[in-house]
Amino acid sequence: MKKRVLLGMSGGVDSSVSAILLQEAGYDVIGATMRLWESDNEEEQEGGCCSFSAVYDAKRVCDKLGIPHYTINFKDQFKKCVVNDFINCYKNAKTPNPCIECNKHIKFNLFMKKAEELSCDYIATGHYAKVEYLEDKKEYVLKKSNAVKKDQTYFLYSIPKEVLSKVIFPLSNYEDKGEIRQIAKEHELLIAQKPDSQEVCFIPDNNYIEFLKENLEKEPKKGDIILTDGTILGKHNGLINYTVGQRKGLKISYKTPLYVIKLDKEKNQVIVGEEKELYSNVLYAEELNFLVNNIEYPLEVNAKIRYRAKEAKAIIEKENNETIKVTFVEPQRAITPGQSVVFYKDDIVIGGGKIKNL
RNA sequence: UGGGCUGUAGCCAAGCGGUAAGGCACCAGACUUUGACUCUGGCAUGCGCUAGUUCGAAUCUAGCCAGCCCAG
Repeated sequence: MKKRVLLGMSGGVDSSVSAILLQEAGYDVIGATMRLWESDNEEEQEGGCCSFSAVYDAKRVCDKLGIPHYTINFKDQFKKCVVNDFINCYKNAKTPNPCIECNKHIKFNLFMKKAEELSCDYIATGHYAKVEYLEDKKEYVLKKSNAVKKDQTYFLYSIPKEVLSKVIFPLSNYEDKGEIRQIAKEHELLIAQKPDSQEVCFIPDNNYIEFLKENLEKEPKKGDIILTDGTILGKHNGLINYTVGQRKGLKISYKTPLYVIKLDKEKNQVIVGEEKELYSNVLYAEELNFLVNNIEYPLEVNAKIRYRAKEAKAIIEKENNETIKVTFVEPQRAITPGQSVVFYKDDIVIGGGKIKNL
């Protein structure tokens, strides 16, 4: 009896090649495209991860491979868990990371449940990540992809640990996206040349400011831009326009470049300063999720404070029941509330959490 | 009308006799399955205009022009 896999398909290169690889590995593959969002303006939907063209592309790949293709509607849940969180985050002067919420609630939770309904043994996605069973510890762990540059484990730390034993990442052993595209080409998939997606899937034109203005009840409030010493330097048009570490768009002349050091929600102020003021050794994180058993504090890890940050040595300790304190050996640049901190031990993802404050 | 101050790139601004800092904005690349973000590069043959002093002037001198302030 073949094992059955429900594969999440976005219509892109990665998930399409995943279908081929699973099929070649002898699985009974079912393709599924999640419908997550529909903008008011259908024309703007081109190329998004859940656009009509995405569904169409995915279906065509499935047809070619002779596997069934379903469309699953998660729009309501997506709005509730991902989009609303995104909006709330900005309301609280934080910088959200919707992909992490989506993986946590939708792709590795609801989608898993759907797979069970369809009597599937596994789910699969085209993420660049790896799951391994550790014999000695008797547990499944999430590991970094061999494709170092494309590794997406940062976005996956929040998924429920229980699903690890049922997740397959077919791309896990490839070292380069080029190889993936090559496979797509060899199989004459029309999407082989499709560009990588890199925008927030529910925001047309990547214009998140516009999106927020349409979705917030209140107009963003104007306020002061102040220097770390309190000097008022200018006005801002609402905190939603800023994130920690930001340089562009401040429209202030100063002797050195200025960066956003902090957003003060209470005072509705953007606090700016010089680059060196962006560095900090300590952060507090909440909404924790761990993907390995038996965490013992204090724990020495490599931690990443944003997707493109380098890993850095840090010690994590328990602060209270919901919060941990992360202390870095080297100060980190632009630690941003709302972003996630993810912990690694070599290639294994230990877990992570949301940055609460510094 | 008299007195004072100022005039450097689209904007802010340093320089005060030795051959135009810096920032904002803008443009181009790089990076990127969160961030209109970050990073890298570009951006005044010329310093209100005209003469003069000097080996050399944005810097000194004179005149003119423009703007601001204070007097009447």
